[in-house]
Amino acid sequence: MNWSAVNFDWNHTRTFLVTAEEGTLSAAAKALGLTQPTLSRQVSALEADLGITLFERVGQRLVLTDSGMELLEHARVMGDAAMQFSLAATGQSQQLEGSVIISAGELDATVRLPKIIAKLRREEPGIDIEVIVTNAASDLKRREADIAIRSFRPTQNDLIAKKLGEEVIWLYGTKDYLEQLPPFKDFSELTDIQIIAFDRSNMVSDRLNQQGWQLSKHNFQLITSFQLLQLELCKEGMGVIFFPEDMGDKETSLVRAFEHMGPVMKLPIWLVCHQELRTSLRVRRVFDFIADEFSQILNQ
Amino acid sequence: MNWSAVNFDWNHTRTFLVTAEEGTLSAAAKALGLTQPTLSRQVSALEADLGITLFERVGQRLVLTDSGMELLEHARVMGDAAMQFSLAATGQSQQLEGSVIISAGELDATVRLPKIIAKLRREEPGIDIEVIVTNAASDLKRREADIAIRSFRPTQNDLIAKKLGEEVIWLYGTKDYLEQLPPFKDFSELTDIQIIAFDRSNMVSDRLNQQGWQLSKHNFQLITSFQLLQLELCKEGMGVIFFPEDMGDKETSLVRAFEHMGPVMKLPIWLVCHQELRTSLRVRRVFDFIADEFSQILNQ
DNA sequence: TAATAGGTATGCATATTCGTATGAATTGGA
DNA sequence: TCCAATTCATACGAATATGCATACCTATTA
Repeated sequence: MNWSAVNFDWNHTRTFLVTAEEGTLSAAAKALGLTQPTLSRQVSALEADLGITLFERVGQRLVLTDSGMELLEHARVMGDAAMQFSLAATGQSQQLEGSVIISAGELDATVRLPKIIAKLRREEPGIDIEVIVTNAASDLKRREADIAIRSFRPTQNDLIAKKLGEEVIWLYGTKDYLEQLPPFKDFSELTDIQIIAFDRSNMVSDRLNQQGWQLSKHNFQLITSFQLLQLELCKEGMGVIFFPEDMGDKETSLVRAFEHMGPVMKLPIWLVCHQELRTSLRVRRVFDFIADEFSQILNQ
Repeated sequence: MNWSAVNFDWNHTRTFLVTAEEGTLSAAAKALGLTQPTLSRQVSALEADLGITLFERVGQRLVLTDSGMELLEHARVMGDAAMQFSLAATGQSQQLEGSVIISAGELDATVRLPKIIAKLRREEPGIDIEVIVTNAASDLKRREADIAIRSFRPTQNDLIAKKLGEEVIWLYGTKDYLEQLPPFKDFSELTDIQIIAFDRSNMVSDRLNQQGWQLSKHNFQLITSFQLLQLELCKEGMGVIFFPEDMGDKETSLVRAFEHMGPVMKLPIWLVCHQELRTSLRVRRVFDFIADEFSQILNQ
């Protein structure tokens, strides 16, 4: 086998990739845990190696040349392969020590996870836990997280998912707010109710309208995807929120709205992890632990 | 974007790949132009990084562990991407200086190429030429060569090929050898002729038998894929050889056999190069140059 | 216009990595 | 059984890459 084609500094390609994606050397340096001068020199070295100008130094910014654009495509492929390699390596690791990254939404992160993590840390002090709190689904393939807690079943088939149970969702509001609503026999009469919602998509209103509501934009005048703010706004009597049963019932200032009509919806809770990581002792330990604890909470 | 997954030493992965493929650290070191102790340390560092034992040190040999096997698959993907990157980089290079690797068979390398290369070197002293002499078709995709001279049209569609012309092939032998053959009216009577052939495949005999010959194993008692040896054996009167017209006619000790029957076959000559390299000034220069000179030789 | 913020390139001391030399262990063959 | 040839691991001086401090440039803002 002739290896001359791979006999160049792969780290320089890595630097090129991250620099091109991040846009600046400084940002890339931060991402890679190196310094800007180092990356500056590495990019220069790569350019000298290849005999190609990758970046045009225009003003304060580096702009990819056409050649750079072309090569970036290949560097991306290499980067993806590197991620796969890293992922597989983590999966192959049979060491219980090390870190596990968990992705969760705000509510899970602030309410349900703390006790679980505390208990896990007591049982497995060798496992470091990093929690990424985000509404967006972290990319498990890029190992932004090792384990994710999600309310939908992932579609990618290289992910393994376990359904932990179902969250019962009610509408919650302050007693005062709910009492000042006009009496009604049917949801369709609640034309003035304020629902503090996640975003401007019609998903929520469509769903409720199917159940007999008649909601329009006027019912969604407070929007935030930050659920803890939703909660506080609700406590201030600004409207009702969707909230899981187990958490909402603990909020003494809130009560279930329209309890006699039953819960407004149920959301599944999935624990997801990359298939490659199934073989990792450490990730598996955390995965199983969270699954157990979560199930206990949901089915108590 | 989270780059933590790519933030490891890619060169160590490269070392792992080459070491695993080559089998030993020493061989890998030679292939990479590094030393064995360096690779030894890099592999150890990678193992420490990943927390995985990649190789089992059994005796003097490194044997891949199961985890290593698993990871090797991913490393290969990364290596392939690296080759593509390197290939594209060479193609993007707009420098005329640098090296070009030409793959050719022995005959072309010893007879036709020297003058072409000499002329090219005079015109383009900045271009270094490396010639790989081999019967096997070099893998252009792995950049074992940039340009190859072949007698068949390549099938891969990411290669570009130019037909330079056709080689007229005659059987040649010494006058003495040919005269001692029994007189014949038809090729089928030449049951005792010795043909010095390339290999034990039936390709040649099948082809000639289609033309009326009746050849069997007895007619191929001297086998060598080294054509210059074929030539020398032929000069010694050991049999006849297939030889291109332009070269054979210059051999004063040889004559065309059965000239009245016409040439025994015609072989196309293709000049091949990877598509990515089409954009390289340097490779293109050499490609066009060889194409011109070769055509002149063949069509003179 | 001047000040600030954010970016890249360069000089220098330092840390890391590499190559040479060497040793230990194993294999293969005389 | 012994010797030669490989192969991997380790010690130490040398080469290389890195980080810090800094200079310099550009765009934005007061």
